[in-house]
Amino acid sequence: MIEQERLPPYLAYLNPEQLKAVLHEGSPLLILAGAGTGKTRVITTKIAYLVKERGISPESILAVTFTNKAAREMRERAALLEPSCERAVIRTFHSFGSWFLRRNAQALELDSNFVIYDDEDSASLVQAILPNLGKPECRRYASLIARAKDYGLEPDSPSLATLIRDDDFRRVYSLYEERLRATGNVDFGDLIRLPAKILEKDEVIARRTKQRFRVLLVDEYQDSNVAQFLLLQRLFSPETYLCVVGDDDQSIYRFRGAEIRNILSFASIFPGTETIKLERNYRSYQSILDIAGDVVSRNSGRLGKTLRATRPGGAKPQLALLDDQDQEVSFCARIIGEMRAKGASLSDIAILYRTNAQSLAFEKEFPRRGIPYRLVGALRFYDREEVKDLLAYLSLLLNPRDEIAFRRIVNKPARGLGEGSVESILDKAAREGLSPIEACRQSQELLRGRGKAGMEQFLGLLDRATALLGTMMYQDEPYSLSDGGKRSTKGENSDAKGGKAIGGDAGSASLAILLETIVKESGLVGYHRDQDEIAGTQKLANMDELINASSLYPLASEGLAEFLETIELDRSFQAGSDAELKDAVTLITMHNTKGLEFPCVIVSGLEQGLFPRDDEEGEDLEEQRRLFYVSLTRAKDRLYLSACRWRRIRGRIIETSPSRFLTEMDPSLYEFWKLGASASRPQAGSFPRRTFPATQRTAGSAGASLIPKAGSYGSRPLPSASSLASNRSAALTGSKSSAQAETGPGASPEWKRGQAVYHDEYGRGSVIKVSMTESSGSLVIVQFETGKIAQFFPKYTRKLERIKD
DNA sequence: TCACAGTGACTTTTT
DNA sequence: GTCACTGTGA
Repeated sequence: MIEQERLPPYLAYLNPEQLKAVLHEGSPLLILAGAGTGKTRVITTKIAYLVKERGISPESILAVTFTNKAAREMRERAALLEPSCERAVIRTFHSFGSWFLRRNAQALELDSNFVIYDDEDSASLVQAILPNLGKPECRRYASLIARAKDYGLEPDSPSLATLIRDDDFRRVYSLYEERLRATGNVDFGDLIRLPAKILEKDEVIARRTKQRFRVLLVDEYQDSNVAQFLLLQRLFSPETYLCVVGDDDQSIYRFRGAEIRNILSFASIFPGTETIKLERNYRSYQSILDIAGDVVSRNSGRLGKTLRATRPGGAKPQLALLDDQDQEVSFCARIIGEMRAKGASLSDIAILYRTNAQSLAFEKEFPRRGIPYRLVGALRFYDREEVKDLLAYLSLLLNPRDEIAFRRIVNKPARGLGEGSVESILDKAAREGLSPIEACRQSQELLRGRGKAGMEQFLGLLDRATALLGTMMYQDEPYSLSDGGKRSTKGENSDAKGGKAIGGDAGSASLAILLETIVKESGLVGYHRDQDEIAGTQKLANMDELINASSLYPLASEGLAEFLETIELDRSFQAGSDAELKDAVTLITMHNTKGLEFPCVIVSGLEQGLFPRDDEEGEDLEEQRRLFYVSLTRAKDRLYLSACRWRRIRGRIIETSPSRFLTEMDPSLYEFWKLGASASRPQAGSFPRRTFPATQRTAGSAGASLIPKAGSYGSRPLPSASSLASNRSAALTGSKSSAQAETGPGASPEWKRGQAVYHDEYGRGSVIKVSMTESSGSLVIVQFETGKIAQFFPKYTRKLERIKD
């Protein structure tokens, strides 16, 4: 053990628990790391420590995460501490699975040049098997299959029936597997399941692998699924040092097969496990952790942690109970305005919601109010039709057996190869054991007229593309992915053992040439240009974007393989430069915020029926509560919560009540959001204490007009949304109309130099400068009597009031 | 093969 | 309210 006072600097930064976790060795280790407790620092430091101080070779370390972003960060930070850590295998679970599978594919008689099918491809495969099924039904089966694979279940697993109660499922799953093997490709689930299978049945590979990886580190362990657990178990040997890091309170992916029991039972599955808790939170004020801790304490199945803030105090979170979504947007706009006025960057602010549909209200209104926003998630670049089309051409070049890619593009753009022709070609392929492409070459007699010409054109295109790629396109020679070094800026790990150099004399020619050729000669350009003109889409631009991305890879089949693998496994790429969006508010689903943090967080839509849904009970409810917990702990400085009494859901306006997560909360932990004192005179009156415990604290700001609607509201522990919101609506509506019509108190004509003002926080002052901005109305710079100078967009703040001298 | 209209469905989604 | 799927008709 290293003496405390002689710690190298990179260890000296750690707190005692973190240090203990880094120095720990021997038994399996479970690090329970709460939100914001420096989890990544511990893992990366541990990797560096093992290499630097313990003489572990970096190659023998395997660290797995769930997201590419996390993997990238871990890789970079470990390498910063110890450059040789670059040789450690730090990857996502799936990327590791793919890496392993390509190296050991022969153990399952699989080609190592497989392409990875995404969910949509899987659904298409089901569709190919069961042509009579509707598309939604195919998707359902595909997702059930994915779930079965998450649980490590095979078509013949006895327990399959307990997971999925559909009599046909076993048959569909079995057919799917057969058909998938025929394409030579794999799906996401296979990237976990198949490596586990190889390790189980091939002793030689298993021994070699266990000898290689002496250290296993797993991040976000609470979100691992059963299949991932099985893989881990098969990588584990008595000589392996196993360390998992996670937070049971942040397990939010149950619906995709994440098994919280993995972390809850870790210690009992791996005997001798030592558990270290990291509870010192460096991110949030104590006031935020208090409310988050209160929320999650209501869950039963927990290991139990209490976060302590290193930043004591902090403003109490504010809860805004509003009338409807329009008010919610106004509310957010006001918070944004206030933050802006305080000099915060818009990128410091995030608005969180449960479902993607909820972003719409913000998206519609923010541009009108001059608020730039950045929408996270939503429609992913690689899920777009035109991108998938182009990728399908590429997949087909790499693997001519790819039936799904073939179906997708053989007649796209239309070449006169209708459903009948395609099916007869695929029939022939199946009967004679040919790839679809080979079947095409041999089936020209089946076609005539337009179809015949179309087929010639199609095959001609593939031939030219193949020629461009150079050699050995259809040969079975195994290649090794990225062994020969990196060309990609995406930073895939290269195998430390090294491998043969990438062959071919591609010179500096890039893959972009191939993509351009395909796009032009296939007619995709014309096809999508038409669509662009009709629907105002960005399809051409998106294809350009993809071509652009491909230019980093060499024009060779290996380059193509690497390009596809990178894309298949890291789909986070967003088209369009984000430089212009640097200063923008983040709109994001609660799920997508995991691992992120923002100085200011607004959690919106906290209504019963929406979050949680009314049908969520038991384990589901606990998961939603964890999701709420995750959302709250994203906030560093300021936290706002909002709920609407009336919410438009699917075109219907529905009366709601506040989320049970709010009503069950300790009311002393938050404040009701109130307008600046300058905005409206608080009126007399208060809520009946019996029904509203928080009244005492907020009576001053609570309004007069308690509207006792529909009786049921009277007995709620929280006031109805309307009772509070009705006080606010005037002010909010006011701010809204001023924003839209430029006539309200915030409008520009009335702001002049020398105007005396009063500010809610800074007191009296005088305007020293007024300037106009295009999007946000006038910008007013004020010198206060305190000497402070601050700038405001009157449009966004009501804290600034004009007064007479 | 395509364009259109009518119907129904609708959480979350690291890979 | 929106979108995507489905079936119809040209």
